[in-house]
Amino acid sequence: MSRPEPASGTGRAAGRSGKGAPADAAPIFAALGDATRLQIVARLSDGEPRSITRLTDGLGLTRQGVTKHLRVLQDAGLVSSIRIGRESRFAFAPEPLAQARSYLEQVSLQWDEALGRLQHFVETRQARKPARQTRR
Amino acid sequence: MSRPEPASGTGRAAGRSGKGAPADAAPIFAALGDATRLQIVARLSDGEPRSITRLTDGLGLTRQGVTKHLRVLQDAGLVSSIRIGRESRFAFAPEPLAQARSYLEQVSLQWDEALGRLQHFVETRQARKPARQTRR
DNA sequence: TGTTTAGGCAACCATTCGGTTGCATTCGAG
DNA sequence: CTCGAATGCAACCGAATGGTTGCCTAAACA
Repeated sequence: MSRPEPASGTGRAAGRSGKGAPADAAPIFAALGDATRLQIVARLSDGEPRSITRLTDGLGLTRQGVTKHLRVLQDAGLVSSIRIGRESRFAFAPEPLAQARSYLEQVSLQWDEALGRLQHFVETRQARKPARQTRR
Repeated sequence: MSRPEPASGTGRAAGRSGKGAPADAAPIFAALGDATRLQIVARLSDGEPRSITRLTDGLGLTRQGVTKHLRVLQDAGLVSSIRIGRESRFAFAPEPLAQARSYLEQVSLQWDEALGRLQHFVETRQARKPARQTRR
């Protein structure tokens, strides 16, 4: 893992390589792809770090269960933890989310452009030449 | 100007009902949480629908494997399919992506607000009274 | 009509996932 | 020093995943 970069405390995320890579985002989405985890992230996004037992409260599962989810989020870089005395506090880490956002934006953008081209095509093809369908 | 539009046939997503709910987005993220699926989505986002065998090309797995991934994407509402003759074409469906985007945006927003409040707090606490730590 | 070509269905497999329970450890407060 | 709160670690489980192979159906096309 070399240099985890900025990241606070125990933020041992998967080595990002700076660029807005493609499959690089998959692990992040995977981490977000669970209702419980999504809840945890949502709660932590209020800026206040929380201990495991505190996070366990609302959700209806064991402390250990929550611990596992936290580990997943941590591996995805979405949260970081630091030990304070006998408890370990987990805090939200925004960078991966930004990355995920930018990825989705890219895809959406490509789609919009495609739509634009299609529309232009439709509007332009009035009585022109057969205009070969790109079929294949 | 991405008018989603009901689009084509077999779009049997998991009945979403309008609201930008919370755990509602989990299935979408889960569907995106796989490198292969992400590739497929990326390819289809160019607007051109493709057949299964065509999609199978680049990825290094069996046609059946791809079929399974497509089913997952379809159940998440990210793609729709229509049968044309003997082949079934899969097309990208943008609505769920938009939903996922809005969800991420919400979280980011909440985070930013929290940051703002924190900063304000830090800047204001100059020599004031002890300023109770919001601790717990 | 016979042969490709594109898919669908089902069974099978190893791995990962989401959760639990039980037990050992550590730090803080008395 | 002792007890309780907050965790960590490990083993165990059933269900879901990601993939594969084999076999069968339905169009296209000569």
